[in-house]
Order: sequence, then C-alpha cells, then structure tokens
Amino acid sequence: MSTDQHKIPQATAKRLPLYYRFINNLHHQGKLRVSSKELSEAVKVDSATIRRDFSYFGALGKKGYGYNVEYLLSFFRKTLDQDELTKVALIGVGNLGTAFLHYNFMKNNNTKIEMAFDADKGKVGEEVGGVSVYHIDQLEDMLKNTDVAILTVPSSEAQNITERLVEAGVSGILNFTPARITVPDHVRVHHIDLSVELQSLVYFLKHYPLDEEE
Amino acid sequence: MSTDQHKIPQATAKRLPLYYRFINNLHHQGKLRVSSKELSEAVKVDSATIRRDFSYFGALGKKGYGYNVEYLLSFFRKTLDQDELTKVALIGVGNLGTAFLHYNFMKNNNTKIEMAFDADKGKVGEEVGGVSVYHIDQLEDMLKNTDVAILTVPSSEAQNITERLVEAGVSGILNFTPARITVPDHVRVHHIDLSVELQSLVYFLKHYPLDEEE
DNA sequence: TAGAAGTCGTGATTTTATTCACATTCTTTA
DNA sequence: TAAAGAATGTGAATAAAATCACGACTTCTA
Repeated sequence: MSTDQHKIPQATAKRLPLYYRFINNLHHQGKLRVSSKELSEAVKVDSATIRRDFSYFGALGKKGYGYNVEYLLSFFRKTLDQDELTKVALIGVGNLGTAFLHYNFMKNNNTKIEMAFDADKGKVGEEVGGVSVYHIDQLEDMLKNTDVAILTVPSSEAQNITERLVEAGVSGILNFTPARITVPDHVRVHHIDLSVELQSLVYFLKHYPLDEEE
Repeated sequence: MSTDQHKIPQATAKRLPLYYRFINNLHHQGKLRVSSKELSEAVKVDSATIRRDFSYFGALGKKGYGYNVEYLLSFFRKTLDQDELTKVALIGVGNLGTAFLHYNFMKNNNTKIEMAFDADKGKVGEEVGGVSVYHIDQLEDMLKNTDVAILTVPSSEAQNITERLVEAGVSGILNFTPARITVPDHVRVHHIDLSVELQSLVYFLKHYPLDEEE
C-alpha cells in the first residue's frame, strides 16, 4: 500500500483530495480535457502550483494540450486509494457529531463512518444518519478494524478518550475539540479548531486590509 | 483599528487565537508565569516558534523568567480585539448550521452569531441555539452591520449566496461548503472543507508512515 | 503545411516558515 | 553576594512552499 515514491510535499498532499473532487466533477460533466489554468480558477490554487503538484507523480499531462480528464481521474483514484474503504468511528454524538453523521462524507469518498459512541445512555441504541450509536464503554470492544476516529466530545474528555482510542489501535484522529491532544509518535492528529478559524478570519479582516497585499 | 505594525506573518497570525485561548486558561487556573516550553507542550507548537511569534509584537517576556500570564493575556486581548464584538451571520440552517448555532462560539470570544438565514420556510421564525432564523430573501435587508458570514448551505447554492453576501457588504466568509467560491479582492474567504480534511488524513496515514518522518 | 496559439514540466528564484544555537539577562539558592 | 540554572530574543541557517519564466511540444487554423 505505501509502496509510493516518497517525497510528496505535505502541502501538495493536502490538496490532492481537492483536485480529485474537482476532476471527478469534470468527468461527470463529460469534459475530456482540462488545463492547469482552468483547474486553477476552479480550485483557487495557482496554476504553476498545480502543475508542480501533479509533476511529483510524473508527467500526467501533455504539453500544448493539458490533462486528459479520464486519465487524471483514474490516476488520482488509484493514488488516493479510492477503491479501498477506510472505516471511521465517530466519538461524541453531540451537536457537531450528529451533524457529521448526517453529513454525507461518502459522496465519492473512500471513507465511511461505521459507528458512533456516546456516554449518554439516552443516545445509545439509536441510529443517527444511518449509523448506530454505542455506549462509550464499548469502545475497546467494538473498535477492532478501525483506523480513524472523529473526535467530537467535550474538550474535557478529549485527552482521556484519545488515550483509549490509541490503546484500541486507532492511528489517525480528526480532532474537532479545542483541546490539543497528546498522542504517541505513530498516531497522526489533524486539528480542526472552529473557534480558531473564526477568530483568525476576524483577525485577518481587521489587520490585513486586502486590496494591498496577498 | 488597523494601526498595527504590519508584518506579522500569516502563519503567526493563525496561531494567535490558539495562544490566546491557552493563556486565558492559565489565567483562570491562577498561574502567574509561563515559559515558551510549557506553552509549547500545551499547544503543540515548537517553543522557538512561539518565541519568534511573540517577538513580532516586541519583547513580551523576560529572559530567565518567561512570560507574565496576566500581561500576556491583556496584550493578546488588545491585539485580538477581544473587547470589540464582531457580528456574524450564519447562512444555511441544515445539520452543520444547526450544530454551529448550538456550538458556543462565544466562550471568551469576540464573535457572536447574531442571525441565521435559511430558504426553508419551515425553519423561518424559529430560534435555534438562541439565534433567530430569517428567510433567505431577507438577507439584503437584515445584513447591514454584519461583516462576517458562516456559509453552511448546499454547495450548489454557495456561489449564488456568496454574491449576495458580498453585495450586502460582508467582507469575510467562513466557507464550509466544498465549493471554492469566487469573491472580489476585498473579501477574504477561509475554507474549511471537511471531506478534504478527512481524506487528507487518510492519505497521510497510508502514505506517510510515521515514526520515520515529521 | 506552416505559422500562431496554447500548455506542460521544470530549473531557478523568491518567499515564507521553522528551527538552531547562543549571548544576555533574570531568578533562585546557599 | 556569588554562582548556578532558567529562559528570552534573535541572527543565522535550514527547510518548505510558491512562483517565475521559458524551452519543448501539441493542437489549431488558414
């Protein structure tokens, strides 16, 4: 699986799913070819950056022509392991957790939320967005083949639950709590901190008048 | 308002709200001083990076001592305009929108979601999480003193609504839709793309075995 | 078929961000 | 009061990312 050529820059790796989604759209629209310029306008990434990103995977395009949509799509499908399903567990069926269960992460995706956990017995046994909710005490029992967890618990619980997830063998956590969790080296955490996002947007608005920079 | 010394790097600016929140915690815990090393462990940012970040604002600490929590807090409060309220509107009271309305963005924050809009007449007139929901047709009328909008509409509506927001004077948009919206130069958009986040986490897990890099 | 237009892939450059490493200064302790 | 220890702030080095700019090739058009 990870037989890959290894030096894809992180910044590039983060953009791949975005490219994939857009190429997929193009394909559905029946487009046959696309240039880095067109892609650039659609995904708001500089066209040179796109060409550079693609070039890490070899020569995917043709000079003077652009990229063949079908080829690009099948290439990215392989590269992003779109044919392999990654099982995801969601911990914490509160407002945000519930929203994610309803949110269709699956549309042309290789990930599926397979189960959810909550400490509230009132929620246990329910199905939310087609996903069964189990009690948090069952975490260790149920979490056998699950590599990825979405953490939407109250921040006070974040570290504690994280340790149980790691113990249960989870190797990737998407952390929506404001807490910065501590994990062993072999576990990867991506933080999405909603308040920070909003606050930093506000900071930029007030302190970085546009029209003159960036 | 934007009388500030101008060359705070963007990467630094994005970390400020995080620092602020943690310093605020420390203050509530009654801590009087803190070192960049301690901060580093808590927020998971290298201590040299923290010192560098702070140094853009001048010498906030004391050699051999660290930083005075109270001073740091009041400094960041000023810098992040914590005493000025930024009004926010939320567009699209679906699953995600509803979650955000309940989510307390306000805990020690300078932002407040003041109103919400939706196209569904069934939702109009309701209060969700203490915020009134108006019909999307009233957008232009109501959105007078609002600078920031949170966009949680279906992606097919994203561009259209964006144009109306911009027209109504909004200058910052937090876009949770997968669509990459187009805006005039004076408007700032931050994208939070949940599927991309999940997918890129999965990509990293499969292709960047930890323990050897990063 | 020839010239014009379009577009990639990439070396070179520039910009941005991170990290090292240490002189300097403050605090603590005996 | 003197020595040891702690921690900053920052010049310099490094690393990572973005962008420029152009040769090479493809396609289109007349």
